[in-house]
Amino acid sequence: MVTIYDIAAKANVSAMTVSRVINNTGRISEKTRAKVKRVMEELNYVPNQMARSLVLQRTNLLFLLITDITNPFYTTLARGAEDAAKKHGFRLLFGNSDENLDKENEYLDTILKTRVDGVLIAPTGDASLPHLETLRRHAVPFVLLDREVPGMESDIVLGDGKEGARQLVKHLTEMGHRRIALINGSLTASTARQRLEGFREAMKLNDLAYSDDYVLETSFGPRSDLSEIEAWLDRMTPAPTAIIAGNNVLAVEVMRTLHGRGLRVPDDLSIVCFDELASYAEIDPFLTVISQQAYQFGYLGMQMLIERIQEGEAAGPWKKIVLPSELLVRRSVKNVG
Amino acid sequence: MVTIYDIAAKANVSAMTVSRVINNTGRISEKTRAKVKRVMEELNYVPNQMARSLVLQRTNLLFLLITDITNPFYTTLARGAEDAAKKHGFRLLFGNSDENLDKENEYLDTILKTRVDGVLIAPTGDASLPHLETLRRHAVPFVLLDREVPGMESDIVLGDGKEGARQLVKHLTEMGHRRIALINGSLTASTARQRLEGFREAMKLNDLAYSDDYVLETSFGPRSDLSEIEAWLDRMTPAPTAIIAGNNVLAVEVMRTLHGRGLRVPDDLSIVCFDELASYAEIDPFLTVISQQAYQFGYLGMQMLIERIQEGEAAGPWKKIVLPSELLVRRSVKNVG
DNA sequence: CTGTTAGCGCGTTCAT
DNA sequence: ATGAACGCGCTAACAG
Repeated sequence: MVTIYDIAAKANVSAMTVSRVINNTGRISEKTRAKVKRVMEELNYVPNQMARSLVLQRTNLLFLLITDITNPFYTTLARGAEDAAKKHGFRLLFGNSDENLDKENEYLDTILKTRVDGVLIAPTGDASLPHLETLRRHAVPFVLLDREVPGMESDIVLGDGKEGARQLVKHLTEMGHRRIALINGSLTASTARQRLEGFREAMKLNDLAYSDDYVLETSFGPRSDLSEIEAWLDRMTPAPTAIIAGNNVLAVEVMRTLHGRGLRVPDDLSIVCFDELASYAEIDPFLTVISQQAYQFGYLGMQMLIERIQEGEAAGPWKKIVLPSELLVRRSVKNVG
Repeated sequence: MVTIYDIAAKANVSAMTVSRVINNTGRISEKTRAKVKRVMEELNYVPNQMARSLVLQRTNLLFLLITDITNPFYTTLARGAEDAAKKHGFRLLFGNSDENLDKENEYLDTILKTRVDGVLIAPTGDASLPHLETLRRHAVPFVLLDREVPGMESDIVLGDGKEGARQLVKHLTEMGHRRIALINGSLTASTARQRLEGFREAMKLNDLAYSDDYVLETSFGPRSDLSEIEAWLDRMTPAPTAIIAGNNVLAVEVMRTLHGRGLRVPDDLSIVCFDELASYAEIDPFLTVISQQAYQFGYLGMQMLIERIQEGEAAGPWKKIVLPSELLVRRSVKNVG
């Protein structure tokens, strides 16, 4: 491996001078600078980031941990995070916890060992608290994405799930629906709680009957087995005329189940959800959704993280960004008025 | 930061003993081992990966560079790569070149500086050759994904685009189509060349007229501006009855354009393509496609890479995996027979 | 403007 | 079974 000493020897200067040329620090005569640069090119020199990190005590590495890489919400978010990181000259390490606390824990280990400069994390849920405490204890700056974790203060980017749920219920009632069901992620995730709360409030506000039977708490992630959803659909009597899905994945799961039963959307049942589906939806958007600014979740979160890193940890109070969402009315709701 | 010296001091042993406990090397008495471990926990010790990498001359880091993170083909591939890397205890760094040679180059810089142990790369095209040569020159093991690069021998995972194109043309002719058009990625990508070649051959085989007007060469990536596609559609007279899209993104772009013109698929025009769309397609698969095993591209590629790394560079001849694809007939082709 | 010294945290080598 | 010395490649601090 070519080192600064090889360069130094060949250019008849000290290693320190080479280092200065590389980093543009100190004062170097144009002549030696040119000579050093020429030798570097000749030898195909590439600085060793590991060695730099060791002495500088920073890696220039950031970590993005999301919970579902197959979910377009998160890949779009990742894209935003990548762009922001790149803009500031940081490199991005990447992990996917699969809504699984153990996997999250494994990635935490990597994060700590790698001495990344900061972490952008969508926690699996409230149980992520110890993980976040570990980060805090090791003085690793982090920004939470999408989900709050009770007991942990930090910079955070959130959506307004409560308001979103209200809007969905309102829209459904305006379309004449009165028996509305909710399929939700685990209530250990703050987003699920928010959406449930907004749902309940709006149901009450509209004088609609609320029954626990009409709410299913499951996982936000994809599943191989639809039986839980099947059982839920069977359990609801009388059947709902509309279902609100806590996220895009759940909407797809429900539609798969309905499709298996030969039921059509929206003719037999209306469906709405949080978050957009993939780009396919652009062709001819079908699902009525609460659309969140996924790219901004990543971009702004990354920006906050980098600010926090650069200004030092004690850069002021925690910041909280709440991104508004938008109801996009499409064709998955039948007017039953 | 807690170091092995802190542990050593508190446990009344030398740093070397601590190192041995951490790495399970050498012989250590059970008693001291237990003591050291206890102190490590007390102090929340986490090994410094940078320091280890520096002395061990390996980082335990792998890099995956894809060309389009918004394309489900690549995210699924990424998922496969992640799983395989994790299984072997490697961490994964991640980048997205956006089908852009300059971005690819920037990531190459990161790759070199970071001293990753290996690279899994979907090159943007033939122009990536210098990048690959750089990797080779610096003795960084890599595996190519999806696209060949003339002039560079290496381990590689490919699909059979020629056969795929043949199957698509065959299917279309069986459905009565005779004016078939092709929208393709840049011919600087081997996949685009293969698909074009298969297309031409199959057209000839079926005695169908082949005209350059009916083939558009553009980018495999998403675009903001549909005018190129608009112009192409206008140019084709008589209009084709079916379009083959070189990948899923292009299929979506064409469908967006048609939708803008008030044309319906397949009533007014049939469409088929390479690669699945996102999970949304599962609900009610619409597009007839050549489905590739995206997950396997990543999983097997990563496996090859890790083998190459572990067995040393001179572990034998380059390996080439060609993954079969499958024609999935759905509802985007009209029978005009 | 340039060089020397020291040390970042760890593992290899050779002692003991 | 354990420790001391050294070096991985680089840069901060101080000399000159």
